[in-house]
Amino acid sequence: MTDPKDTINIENVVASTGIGQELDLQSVAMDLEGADYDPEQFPGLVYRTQNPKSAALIFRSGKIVCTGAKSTDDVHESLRIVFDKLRELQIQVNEDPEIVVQNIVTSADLGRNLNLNAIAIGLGLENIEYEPEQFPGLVYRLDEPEVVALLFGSGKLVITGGKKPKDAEHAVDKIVSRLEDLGLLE
Amino acid sequence: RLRKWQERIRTKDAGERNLQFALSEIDRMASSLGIPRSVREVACVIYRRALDEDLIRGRSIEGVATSTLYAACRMEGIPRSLEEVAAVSRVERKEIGRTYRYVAQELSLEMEPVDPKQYTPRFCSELDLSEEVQAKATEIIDTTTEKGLLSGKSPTGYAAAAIYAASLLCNEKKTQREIAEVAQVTEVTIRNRYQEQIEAMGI
DNA sequence: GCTTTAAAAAGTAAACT
DNA sequence: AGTTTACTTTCCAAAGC
Repeated sequence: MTDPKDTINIENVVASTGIGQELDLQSVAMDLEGADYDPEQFPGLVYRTQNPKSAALIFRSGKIVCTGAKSTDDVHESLRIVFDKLRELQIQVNEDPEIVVQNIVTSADLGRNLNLNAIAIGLGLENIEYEPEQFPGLVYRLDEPEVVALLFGSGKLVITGGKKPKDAEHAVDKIVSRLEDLGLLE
Repeated sequence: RLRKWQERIRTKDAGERNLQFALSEIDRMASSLGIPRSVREVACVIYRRALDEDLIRGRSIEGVATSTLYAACRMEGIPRSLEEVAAVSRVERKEIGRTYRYVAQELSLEMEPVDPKQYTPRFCSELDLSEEVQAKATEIIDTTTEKGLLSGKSPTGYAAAAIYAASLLCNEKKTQREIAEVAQVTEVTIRNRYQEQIEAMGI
């Protein structure tokens, strides 16, 4: 049987950073091609990179949030592109500002169908939220690692809230062993 | 000192008025949904617990009152869908669902998922279908659930499809449109669930 | 709390063909 | 009857209302 850990795929990485300098977003919006800036709606300027694909939110304080990257390497690469674009606008940006990964979203596959009703009752109604009238996934909050998993009837799952790729692996191991203990994975 | 005392009375009076409003709203919504008095009382008890635990702060009274009625119906085994309670509430469905989840979590209501079978007596009755159809629908729900078809599916859509299939099998056909109206789901959902169910039943 | 951004899972709804 | 698009849930940072 294939190890469910081998099916883990990173779908989105969110990271924050900053250039330690205040920005005039109005002029950045004018000079930066493809920038979306509507301060009435949201205080951040949106800048999208194509390769790798991501969306950067640039704030007046100089802080930046990058989302949509498929790996931690891609986040760094996307932000490198953003930093270079700012430098082209004569804005001072250090060689490599600190980048902090804030959230990683992964998908995985347990390889068997799940009886979500049995899991909701078996794992105990206290850490579980399963309301199929509102959403088809069962919400399972883990303490260690501190992540949230969404389990589906197909056996596919989504793990979010982790800060490092290993968190998802540990979460999958815990979920598998807990379901096995309860005889709900067979 | 006097001012503090007056303030306390004022807040107490306001709280009392808010509680009366919430309880009368629960009563009004329950009446228009034809929910028995015993269930309204359960809803009122949950509302008072939510008030004691200070869960109303930052939320609308009407939203908590509606969620509480939704929860009480489930606890008493005669669920109303969020669609149905939203129809008599001035709070939108999404808000009611969110508030219900919050209240259920905070009060440790430990609600089990709704069993689609709990909808069949009411839906069949509203559709003027016989006991035979109701029994057949129940059988379809049980059999297909054992085969793992229920996971992730909405209980109302699941029940609606089983009733549609049962009405065909018992020669008391109701159209998808008629059933969709009663169950508050779309015909597309009935078709999708129906196809899976009859296949699993080997029909 | 809300606003915006991204992404997956699977179900359902609305609007069409 | 079936398809397309859009929305539901989870996570997180940012600044400001």
